[in-house]
Amino acid sequence: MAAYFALMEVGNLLQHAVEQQLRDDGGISYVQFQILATLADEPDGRLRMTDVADRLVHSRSGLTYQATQLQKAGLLIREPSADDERSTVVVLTPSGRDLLVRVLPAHVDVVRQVLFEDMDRTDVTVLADTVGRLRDRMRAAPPRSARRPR
Amino acid sequence: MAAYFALMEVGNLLQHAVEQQLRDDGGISYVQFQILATLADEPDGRLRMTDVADRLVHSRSGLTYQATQLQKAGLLIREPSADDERSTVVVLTPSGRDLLVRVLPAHVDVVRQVLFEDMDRTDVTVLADTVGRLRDRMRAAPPRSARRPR
DNA sequence: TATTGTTATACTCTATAACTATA
DNA sequence: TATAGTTATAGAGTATAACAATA
Repeated sequence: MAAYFALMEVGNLLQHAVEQQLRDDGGISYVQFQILATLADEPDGRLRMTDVADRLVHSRSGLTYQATQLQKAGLLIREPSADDERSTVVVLTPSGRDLLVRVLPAHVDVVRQVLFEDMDRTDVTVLADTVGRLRDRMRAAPPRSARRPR
Repeated sequence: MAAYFALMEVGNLLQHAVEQQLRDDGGISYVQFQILATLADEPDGRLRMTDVADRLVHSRSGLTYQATQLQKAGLLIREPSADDERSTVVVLTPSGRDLLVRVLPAHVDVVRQVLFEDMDRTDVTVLADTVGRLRDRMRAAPPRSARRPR
């Protein structure tokens, strides 16, 4: 339980710190940053709405809201899918990519300062390893958007 | 950065899981659980408002809101401080303590399932150690409520 | 019938600024 | 002058349920 409580507190403190940086430097929230970063991580910068929602543990309606905000800001566009006419594909725009590039250096700095300041290399390796395996396993759990209503 | 992203994702997934459990079993949010747990952690179950706000990285007005909710629910009371008449002290009620006791077993179960399922003892120890030191250092940073307005 | 996405809606929460009272 | 706490307010975000369109 000590590990759990510490993990939650560290996560929250870190989120507060990066949230402020992202707001100041890019005018976006952490969730919006996650959406952009998730898209940027794809080879072609495009994903289906539902796939984004699943990765970020969001309801689909919540993602629709955020996608609308990001589209208004010109950071992504939505277009119909070619293979499945029910689907909408979200595509990162050049501005969206620019914003990420512009915001990332300071973002990395904040993370370094807040999280890694006093950690040595082995600590970081161990943390990355442990927490990376955790994430992979947790991702395997049934996705959020697939949950049946009660 | 891999460690950072994984840490954030694990934290968010975990928070979603426990939040649902707390809502279902106790009718409280995670923040409210944190407030109650913070008080229960004190020998006499009492703390000043500002001290609670600092520990939980909250604005004071945000804590006022949550304290009002919890007081309405009968889980804590607020009373004037004896030594400093500016201060308000928050005190856990018996119902508040009962709720924690009632909610905690299932809470521990969720954490065990979601977080520790496939981790062996050394993994847990290492994680607790790393993340515990991190928290201690991050706590040493200047508190949230002390930030001067721009 | 199941899945994808949006909309309408209602609610929770958070922070900023202004204010009161005490140190 | 600084600190403790509250209030008023406004905004951001979230989810549930109902819906339309497609598989």
